[in-house]
Amino acid sequence: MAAVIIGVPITRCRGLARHPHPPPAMQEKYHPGEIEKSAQAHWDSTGAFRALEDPSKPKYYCLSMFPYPSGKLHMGHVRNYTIGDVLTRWHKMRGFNVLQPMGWDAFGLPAENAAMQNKVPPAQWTDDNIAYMKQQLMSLGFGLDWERELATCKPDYYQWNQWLFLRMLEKGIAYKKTQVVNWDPVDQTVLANEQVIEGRGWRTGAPVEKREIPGYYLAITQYADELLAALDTLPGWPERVKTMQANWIGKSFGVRFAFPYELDGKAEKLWVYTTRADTLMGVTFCAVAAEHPLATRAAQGNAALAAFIDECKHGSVMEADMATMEKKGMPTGIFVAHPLTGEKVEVWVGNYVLMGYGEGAVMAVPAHDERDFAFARKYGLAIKQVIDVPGKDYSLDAWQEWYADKEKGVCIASGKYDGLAYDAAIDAIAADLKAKDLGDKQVQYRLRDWGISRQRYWGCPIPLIHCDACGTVPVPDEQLPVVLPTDCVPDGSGNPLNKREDFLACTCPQCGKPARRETDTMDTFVDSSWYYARYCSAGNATVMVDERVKYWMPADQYIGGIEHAILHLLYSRFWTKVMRTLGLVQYDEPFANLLTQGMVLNHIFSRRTAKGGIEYFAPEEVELVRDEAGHVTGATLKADGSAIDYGGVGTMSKSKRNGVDPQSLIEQYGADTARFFMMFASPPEQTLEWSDSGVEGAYRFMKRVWSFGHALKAQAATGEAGSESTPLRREIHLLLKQANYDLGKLQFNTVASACMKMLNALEKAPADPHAREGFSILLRVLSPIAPHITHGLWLELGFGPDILAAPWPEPLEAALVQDEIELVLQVNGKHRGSLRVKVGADRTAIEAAALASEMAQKFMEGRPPKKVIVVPGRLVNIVA
RNA sequence: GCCGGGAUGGCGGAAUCGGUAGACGCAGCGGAUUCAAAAUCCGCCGCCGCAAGGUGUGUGGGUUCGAGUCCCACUCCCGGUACCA
Repeated sequence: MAAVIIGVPITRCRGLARHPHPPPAMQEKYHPGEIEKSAQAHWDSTGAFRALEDPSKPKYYCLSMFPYPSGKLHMGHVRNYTIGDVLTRWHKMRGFNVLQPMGWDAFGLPAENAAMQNKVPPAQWTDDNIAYMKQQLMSLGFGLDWERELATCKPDYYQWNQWLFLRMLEKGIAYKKTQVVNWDPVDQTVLANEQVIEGRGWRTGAPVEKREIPGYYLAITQYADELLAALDTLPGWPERVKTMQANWIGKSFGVRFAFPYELDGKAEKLWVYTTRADTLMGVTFCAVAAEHPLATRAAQGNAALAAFIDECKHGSVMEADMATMEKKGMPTGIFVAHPLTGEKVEVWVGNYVLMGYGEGAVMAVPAHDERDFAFARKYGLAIKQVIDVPGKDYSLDAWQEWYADKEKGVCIASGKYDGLAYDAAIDAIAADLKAKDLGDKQVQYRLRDWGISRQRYWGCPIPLIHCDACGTVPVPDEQLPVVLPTDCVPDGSGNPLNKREDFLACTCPQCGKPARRETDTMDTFVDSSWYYARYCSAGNATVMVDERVKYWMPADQYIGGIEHAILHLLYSRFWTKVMRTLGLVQYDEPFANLLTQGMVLNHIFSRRTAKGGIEYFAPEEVELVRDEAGHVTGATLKADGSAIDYGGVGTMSKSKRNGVDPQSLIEQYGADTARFFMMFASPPEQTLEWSDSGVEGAYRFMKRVWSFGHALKAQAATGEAGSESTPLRREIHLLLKQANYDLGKLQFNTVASACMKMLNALEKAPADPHAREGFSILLRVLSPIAPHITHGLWLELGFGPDILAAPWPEPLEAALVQDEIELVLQVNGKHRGSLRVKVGADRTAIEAAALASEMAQKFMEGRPPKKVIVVPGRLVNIVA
């Protein structure tokens, strides 16, 4: 594996010496550079994080989402990988056999954009970025097993994408159909959704068109039900992620049925699907997509309709745009028959109906669907109320929520179905449709099959060959991998592979005649759908995954951004199930526990370009303009003072130029400070708005830890502490208890804060007989977050040879006992003071003490107590 | 639009089961040290008020002895929305 990775070589010292890099005599001042280099050399030479399968130990597979090699690490990476490293080190100290690997999600669009800008092949740009970022990861001291490193742009990885794709083709899981894409008519190229800005191409400013082209799909819908049901087997996943996935899969129970019609003398059926068959008697029109055959047929000899259909083909294909655009339509002049009444219903073409979704046609019930209501009002179409909720008045003036209510309504004006409620109405109507052979109940999913074809160069080639005689033919296994040439430089005018004769030319595996290679590449989500399993089979050139997967998978903890809550995580779950179907793995789900970290946000500044495109500015290039309340209202460019647009805060990204490079942080303060600050700043699941201040505080803390250690070493001769507990000891153990509780909740910010509190306590009682014990606890609790400084101090103070091998501390109950506690005193629910009582005091004693207290007397103002509430160990509330 | 989440001092955040709101830090202010500065150390620090006290967790209602926490209705912000990763 290492042979294909262009990265910083790791120097491996093969000696058996325990400390090949002994730190120099302890410095009084904190020098993170030396301390960190020495600790990292120690982990490297001892192979501390080299993971080997060891069935005798409980395993812990700690997996972080691998980065896209965009050039430099950003704060989101530092946050993500620090969380992973804290968990890795914490579990290691608790006796687990831990694997924490790292790799590179190395195919993708930004490499092509960089290539266009710098005229450097994406391969070279990517390799350079990987080398730089790898060195950054190493300088942060993450406990990674670099011998399992992988990069998805290398053939020894992506050949298995190709191999599995061919297996899916054999199983009917992969198949071909048309897809709708964004087309830039000027650059003559397919645009990603991200490259479409307000309906225009980002580089050319030209209005984007929709275009239908062939593509390959993976039948994720075959697994829809299992993907949904298995969410219940994932208690270690956040509820919000499971909810989002369930809604995305969108299982619905409805009715698929047809409107019969006759056209050109032939009997035809217009199929639709609805979850509101109970409103079928309220249908006043139907709407079909612009690409629907019925629309195409109607447009023949109808110039106005043809023009409208053409207009529908402009604009982006994004769901958000489709849902918010103005709904437009035009009648086709074709009528279909209502399946139950035989009444004539006109078919319209609607710009909001999508060919790719369901049947590409919908029934319209304006009275009980908000969108149909607006559409009918706009075009003066009939609105027929067929659901009534007792006590509510129906009006055509404006849409009311209750018009779509499924719970309380009953059918009216629906003939034999009058009086039936939702479920009963659907049962009856579905039965009648079935009897007429015009439809039946059907379970449907919102989830669509996964289109994996990309008309782009920098991706995994789809292993197919096009032969004039034999059609599309799979590349035989023995000819894999289909290797992507690494020297192309895209220029924005389409896939450069189409101009590469040496790539294109091949012979048909079936007939042996000259043929052409497929030039589409795979969606990069394919690459990221199984990399975590490949880590476990690192270096195996003969199979996709081997026996070692059984030991490590599923991952015990997966950590990554919340932005991947649906697509990446769902595709990975799907890929896992396909691999299981093919007998490659035994587990059903890849990730036992999931931590979705919040995104790191920063301000976004932009400006329109003359062409109509958009350019972004980095925060350091601009000056903020604030209003009186201190809120940011705009910005000016530092360079020339010109006004630019303030776009609020948003996720740090290369394309928006609002990323913060952690490099200067590391150089100025050291890795421990950077790591500690990231953990301290906020809880992992919350979004984090970037701010430079606060880092100083983390650095000050490191310096204080160091000097306390230095002072403690000097007075180490004070002898061992007795068993007698002191207030310091009680406080340290109390904080330890809290820290351990918070670690279990993955709430690292309060663990960091507990460490600070421990040091505050120690500094106030440096001569306490338990100071050494207290400091040893502090070092161990702090070590997963700030591993270098704690490693160094552990050695300096002679606590042991390696803090990583030290046992994780547990609070001693004996240290926690006390004989008096303080209760809060309230009168009528308001805080009025406090009360000291003996630990074992009973309710009556507490009540009596409370009533007798001066503050209670004052605020009761002579009224007799109506009630006294005692919350044991907490408070007394006198209601007077 | 739809789906998911969030909102607490000047700032990041804490508050485990409905029980002292603002732990721990940042910034700020005052002091010590210093020729001076940096660094370091000590103290103050939600808002109104001289104080007693009042008030306060995005907005408006509600439940409760007691609500940041539970319920209802909203506002704004963030993520996703299937070709950014």
